[in-house]
Amino acid sequence: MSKAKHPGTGLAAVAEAAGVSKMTASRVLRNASGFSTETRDRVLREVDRLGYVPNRIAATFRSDDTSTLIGVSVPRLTGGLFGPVLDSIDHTLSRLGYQTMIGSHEQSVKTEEAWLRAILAWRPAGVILSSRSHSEATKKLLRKQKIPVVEIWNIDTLPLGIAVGFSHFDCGYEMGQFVASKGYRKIAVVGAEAQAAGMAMVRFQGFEEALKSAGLSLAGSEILTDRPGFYPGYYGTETVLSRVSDVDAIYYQDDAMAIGGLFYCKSKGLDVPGDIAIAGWGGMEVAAVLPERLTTTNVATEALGKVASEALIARIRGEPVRETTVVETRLVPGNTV
Amino acid sequence: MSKAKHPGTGLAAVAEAAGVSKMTASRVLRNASGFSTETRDRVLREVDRLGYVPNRIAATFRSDDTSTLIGVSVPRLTGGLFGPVLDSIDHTLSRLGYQTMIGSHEQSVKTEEAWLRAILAWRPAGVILSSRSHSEATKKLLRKQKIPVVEIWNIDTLPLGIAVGFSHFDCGYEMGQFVASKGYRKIAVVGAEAQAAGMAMVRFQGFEEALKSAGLSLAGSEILTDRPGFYPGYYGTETVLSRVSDVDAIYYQDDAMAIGGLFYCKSKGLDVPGDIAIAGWGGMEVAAVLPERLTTTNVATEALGKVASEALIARIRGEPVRETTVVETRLVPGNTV
DNA sequence: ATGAAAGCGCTAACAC
DNA sequence: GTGTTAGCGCTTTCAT
Repeated sequence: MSKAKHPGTGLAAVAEAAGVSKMTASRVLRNASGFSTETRDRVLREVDRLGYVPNRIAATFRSDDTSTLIGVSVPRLTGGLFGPVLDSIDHTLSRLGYQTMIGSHEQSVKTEEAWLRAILAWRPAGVILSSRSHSEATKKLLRKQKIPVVEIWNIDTLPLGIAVGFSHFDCGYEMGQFVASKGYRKIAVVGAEAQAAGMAMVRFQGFEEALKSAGLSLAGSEILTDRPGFYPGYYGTETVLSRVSDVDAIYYQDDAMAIGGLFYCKSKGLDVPGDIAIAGWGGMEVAAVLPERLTTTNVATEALGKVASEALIARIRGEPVRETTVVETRLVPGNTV
Repeated sequence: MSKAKHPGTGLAAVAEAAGVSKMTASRVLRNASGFSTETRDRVLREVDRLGYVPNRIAATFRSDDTSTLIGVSVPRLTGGLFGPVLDSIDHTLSRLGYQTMIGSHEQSVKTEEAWLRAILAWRPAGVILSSRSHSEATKKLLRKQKIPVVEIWNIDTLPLGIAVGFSHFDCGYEMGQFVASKGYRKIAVVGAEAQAAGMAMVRFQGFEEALKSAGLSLAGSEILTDRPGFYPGYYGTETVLSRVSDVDAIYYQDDAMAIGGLFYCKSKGLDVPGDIAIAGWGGMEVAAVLPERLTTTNVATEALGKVASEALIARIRGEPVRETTVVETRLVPGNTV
């Protein structure tokens, strides 16, 4: 490779063309102080004329507290509530001048660890994580690198740094109380977990706890080895109804599954909520396609992403940040319970 | 800042601990040749013991053809077909050892340009773009940086580099032929564009062209200033039916809008497809919630992301790559047309 | 307000 | 199989 990889391409070329030193050009570009208005104009004109693209690799290398890279890890990008959250994170971070490096860990702490290693090699300014738990190696890496961490999605577990989320247990508990209060007595849950247990299991625990408080117990539980979605909801409902007789209410892992269950019930001629009640979770956009209003719990996904991003940047900038922020979830009674 | 930013943290520390030179340690870590088995073991033991995290910033800086950063720009992360595509891209790239830096441009060439500037400063190994058009500055930047580019989503426009996608015009044309062949005569289109025109308008053009070939013309067209989704579909249908009498078929921008339209028609007591036919586009997962099988065009989103990623990496590695790859779209007749 | 020199952590090139 | 040297493009530090 030649000595100068991109001849006439760097800051030196701009500086020379503008008749100043690299240092002065650098100051202008970083909007630091220490240059006259005419110097600035001259430099910026050359930047434009030469099509200079700053090299953040070199800049970050020189002083690694200027990184504007943020690693964001989510279970997956599509199919759940993480899409809107990620969208919100990306918008907020990009507005604040940061770049997002995503990774999807598919509920595997090992995948998350591998991703984190790759990301840390880029010396990010901070990371946003969203798995329920982390490997020991992951925690050690984060501690060692002293990197700001925001954990999103749940606040039930002990946070590594800042936590922005809500209690999945409480979501389940609240729905359990609600369903029990409506007089249902033979109540089941239907979910789907492709890999390790996610937060849905915590919601189910909260749900069951509420039933117990109401003197009831869970009449059935069907957790498929699959990703949550319409079809697992459909078939999970079929299974649980064939195994347990007279089930009069089902709480689903999320709205997509609840919709699948709703269609199964209707296809069997069951009246909802007359014969059987259906409750979902998440307030997913897909529920809007129903003529029924699905009873569910709305999650403020956009606020979650925004608050998490802003908290991380504040921490990076050394501003005071609340350790834990709870974002809103709200049980929305529809006409399916 | 102190001289050594992270004392005992770099390659030098590992090398010293292992009793070799930095160079040898570097060779071991990059799995290059030129070290004995026992040297390797000794180095790796120290890497592990010291919790060494390689610094890709420095490595990429030294020789910027080793970058493993890929910039990926999409209109948005959620709400359309780009979620699955992005998911597929991220999986494929991460499997190949690359990191994804996303950006969403919201159909604005200016936003895309700003994102590109920020991303190019990181000297990515390549970029994947997905807007319909680009600003002149964007094209100039890409040319100047000589960076491998893959454009996804459409192949109707002249590509900057490699193109992986399909013809939206043909999608529309095919559906136009299909609807006309079923005997419908008063046919409208309903869409939604929040910002600049996206590819949906091209599908509508193809659709209209097919109608003309069948001796028909478009009876109505309603393009809302909104993002496509259930509600715009619902209200767009209401509007077009109130403006134009006896419409007997509607082609929608996507499945989400078609579902909204379907619910509007059913709420008004219209028989589908007896009184009015409904055709969507995209083969979106949300259509699975319907008892009807929506007539639509399936898009191979996963293949699209995979092929695009692999083509980009092949180009980066200097392997031969086809300039244009067409991924499958397939008209799937349901029972709504 | 401006510039000169040093050096961030790593790896290409070359020597041994 | 291993080590030495030089330098990537910036920014920090210190001088003027």
